[in-house]
Amino acid sequence: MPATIRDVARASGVHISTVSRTFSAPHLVNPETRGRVLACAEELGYRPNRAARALITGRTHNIGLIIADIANPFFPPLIKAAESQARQRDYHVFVADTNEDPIAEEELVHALAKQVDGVLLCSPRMSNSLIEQLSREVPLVVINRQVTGLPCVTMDVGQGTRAAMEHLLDLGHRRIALLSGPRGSWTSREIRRAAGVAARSGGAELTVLGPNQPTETGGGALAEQVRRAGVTAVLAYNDLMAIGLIEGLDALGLRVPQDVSVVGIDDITLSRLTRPKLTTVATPTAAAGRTAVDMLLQHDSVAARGSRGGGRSGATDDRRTTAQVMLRTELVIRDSTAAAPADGPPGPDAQVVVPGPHRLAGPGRPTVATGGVVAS
Amino acid sequence: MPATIRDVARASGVHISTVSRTFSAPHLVNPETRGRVLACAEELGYRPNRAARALITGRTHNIGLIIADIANPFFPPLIKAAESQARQRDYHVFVADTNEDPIAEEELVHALAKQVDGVLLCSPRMSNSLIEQLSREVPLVVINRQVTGLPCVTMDVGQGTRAAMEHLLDLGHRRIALLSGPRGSWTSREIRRAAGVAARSGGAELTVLGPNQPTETGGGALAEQVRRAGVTAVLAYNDLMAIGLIEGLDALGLRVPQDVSVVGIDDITLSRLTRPKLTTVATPTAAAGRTAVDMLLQHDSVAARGSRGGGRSGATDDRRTTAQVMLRTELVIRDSTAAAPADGPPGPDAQVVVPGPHRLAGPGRPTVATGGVVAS
DNA sequence: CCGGATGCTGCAAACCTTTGCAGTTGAAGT
DNA sequence: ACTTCAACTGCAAAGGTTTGCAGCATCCGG
Repeated sequence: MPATIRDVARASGVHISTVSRTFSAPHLVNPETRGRVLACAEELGYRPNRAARALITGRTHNIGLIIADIANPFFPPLIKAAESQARQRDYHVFVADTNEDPIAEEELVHALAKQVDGVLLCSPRMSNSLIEQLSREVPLVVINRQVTGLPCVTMDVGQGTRAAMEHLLDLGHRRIALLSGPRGSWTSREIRRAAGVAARSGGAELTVLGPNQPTETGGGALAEQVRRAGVTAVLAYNDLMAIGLIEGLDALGLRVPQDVSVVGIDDITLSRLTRPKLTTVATPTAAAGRTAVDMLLQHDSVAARGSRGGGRSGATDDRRTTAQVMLRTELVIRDSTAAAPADGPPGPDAQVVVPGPHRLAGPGRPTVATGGVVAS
Repeated sequence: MPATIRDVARASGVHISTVSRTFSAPHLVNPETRGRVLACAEELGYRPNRAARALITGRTHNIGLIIADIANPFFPPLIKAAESQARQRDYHVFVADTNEDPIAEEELVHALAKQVDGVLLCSPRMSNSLIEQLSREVPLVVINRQVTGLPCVTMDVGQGTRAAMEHLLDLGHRRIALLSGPRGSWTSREIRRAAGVAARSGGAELTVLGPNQPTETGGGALAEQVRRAGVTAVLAYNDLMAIGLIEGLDALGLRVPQDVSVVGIDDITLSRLTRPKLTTVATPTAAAGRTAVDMLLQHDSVAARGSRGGGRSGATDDRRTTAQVMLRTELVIRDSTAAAPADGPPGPDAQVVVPGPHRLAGPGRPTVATGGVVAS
C-alpha cells in the first residue's frame, strides 16, 4: 500500500534512479524534473524506505542507546540530550532498557547491531572483555565506564567523591558509611576507591555497605545497617539510594541531617524536591549524552561500514582516535548535610528530637564546590 | 565484515535458502544439515540481518513508542512494561521523545513508519484528524486518548477525578482549583469535565487554571495564582505539578495540607517520597503499556503489511476490531489532603504558623478508594 | 517393477533503494 | 564543422534475505 520509489517514477515519467537522486542528491537533477518528482512524491505520500536504503548504503541513520534502567531519573536527561543531538544530524535514537541485566545487555547489542550505525552503551554491567568483543560487531561508545581502546565518556565521580568527602570531613564527620552500587558498575568502583583514599587521608573511618540495588528501595533497606554501623554521615552511590535511605532512617527515628548527614550522587531533579533537599554530586548527564552522540557520529561518518564496491578491504583495524572524555562534576550543598552531632553518633535507642527548620544553607542558590578535569 | 547468509552457506556447503530455512523454518531442514549450518553460523558469528528480512517479509519485529516527555516519571513504568511485553514476543521497542511538541510527534511517526510494524502513540498532543491520517501510514495504537476508529487504551481519569473531588468535598472543601495540563491533552479535558460535574453536584466552586506545562516548574509557577484564588484545595493535572505547587506554596508560607489540600494524578513513585506524601489518583501505567503492545501485535499479526505475491489486494479497510480499553484508576489518600481550615482560606497576608508534624493519616498502608470501569 | 508420496534441497524472483557507468542532449570553444 | 564539456538521465547490479516452485532421492504399497 505505501508508495515506493517506482510508483513515483511511473507517476512522474522518469526512471527510479532520478527519483532516488531527487532525494539523496538533488543537485544532480534538473530543477524542473525535480519539481515534478517532488510534486508526485508529495501527492502519493511517498517516503523513502530507510531499511532498503540501509541495505545498500550500510548506514541506517539510527543510533541505539542501551540503558540500565529508564525508571532511574538519572537517565532521562541523558536520553533527551542524546536524542536531540542525534536528531540535529538526522539520526534517530532507539532506546532500550536492560533492567540492570548484563545478559539482556548483550542480547540487545546483538539485536540492535544490524539496525543501527552505532550503539551508546550506558552504564554497562557486563564485563570489559565482552564489551570489547561486541565492539567488533558494531561501533560502540561507552558511557559511565572506561574501556581501553574504546571511545568512552565518563563523569569524574572520583573528584566528586573527593569533594563530598572533604565536605563531610569539614563538618567534623569521622565515621562515614559508603553505600555502594550494583555489581559490575564502574562508577561504583571509582567512588569506592576515591572515598577510601579521602577517608584515609582525612583520618576517618569508612564503612562500605554493598553491593546494592541502586534504587530507593535499595537505599531504604540499608537504614538499619547504617544505624548499626554507628556512622554520622553517609555517601550513597546515587541520589535514589540516598533518598531511600533518608526515608528509612526517618522510619527508624533518625533525623537527617541532625543525626546523620547524607550525600547523594547525580543531582537528579527529584533531589531538589525532597525534604530535606539533598546534598549531592552533580553529574553532567545531558552533556554526556550529547558528547557520546558526537563521538559516535564523528568516528562513524569517517568509516561507513559495508560500503559498496571496495569489497572487504582493510578498515578492520583503522586507527580511530578513540577519545576518552571525562566530564566535570560538582558538589551541590543543600540541606541533607550538617555538622556532626557533638555527642557522637546516636545509639539505637536515641531520642527523637523536635524537628527544627530543615534548611541550613539558606534558601538562595545552592553552594557549589567544584572539581574535576577534562582528560582525553 | 559481518558474516552474511551467503558466508554461512559457503561454509556449510549448502544453498543460502537452506540456511535461511534453518533459522526461519527449522522443521523443513534435515536435522543433520541443520546442525552443520548452525555450527557454521555460530562459528562465523552470523546473525540474520533483520533489515533485509523486513524488506521482504514486511515485518520488522520492531515497534515504535512515542512519548511526550521521558523525563516525566509518569512514563518510564509504561515504557518498561511495553518493552518487556514486546520482548516476550520477540519484538524490540524503539522509544522516541517529542518534548511535548506536536510537530516532532508527526515527524517521528513518519520517520518510524518504515522501520517498525506499528507505533504506540502515547499522550499525543496533535489533533485527532492528524492521528487518523497517520494511522493510514502505519498501524497505530493510541494511549491516553480516545480516537474513534483507532485502537486506544486510556485510564479512567474521569472516575479518578470524581473520587478525588468527592474526597475533597467530604473534607469540607468548597473552593477548589483545578490545574489543567498542556494544550492538546485529552486527559486534561477529561479531568476538567469530570471535575466540573463533581463540583457542581457537590455545591463547590471550581477555578480552572491553565493550560500549563505539566512539570514541577509548571506547578510551582501557579502558587501565586492559587493563593490569590483563595481556594482551600487544589487538584492538579499530574503529580509533578502537584509537587511543584506544594513547593511553591511552601515558599509563599502556605502549608500543605493545613492551609491548602493538594491532590495529584498518576501516583508516580516520587509521590511517596516527598513530604507531605501526596494524595493522588493512581493510574495503571504499566498495564497500559502492556495492553497497548498486545493490541498492536494482535491486530498486527493478523494483517501483515506488504506481504508478497498477493499484490495490492484489498486489506485496506479490513474490519479490525479496534478495541478501546479503559483501565481502572484508584484514589490513594496520603498526607497532602486534610479537612478544610475552619476559618476559611487564608488571605494573602496570612500568618505563617509553626510547622507541625506532617502526617495526618498515620504511617500505615495508604487508604484506597476505588473507582473506574473497564469498557470496550 | 511401477506410481506416488515424502522429505529435503536448490533455483530464482522479489523486496526497495543507491550508485558507477554510460548514454543523450545541447551549448560552448576552436 | 568538429571536438570538448557539462548537465542530466537511464541502465543494471548490488545489498541480504524469504519463499513458491521444481527437482531429486528414497521409501512405501501394490
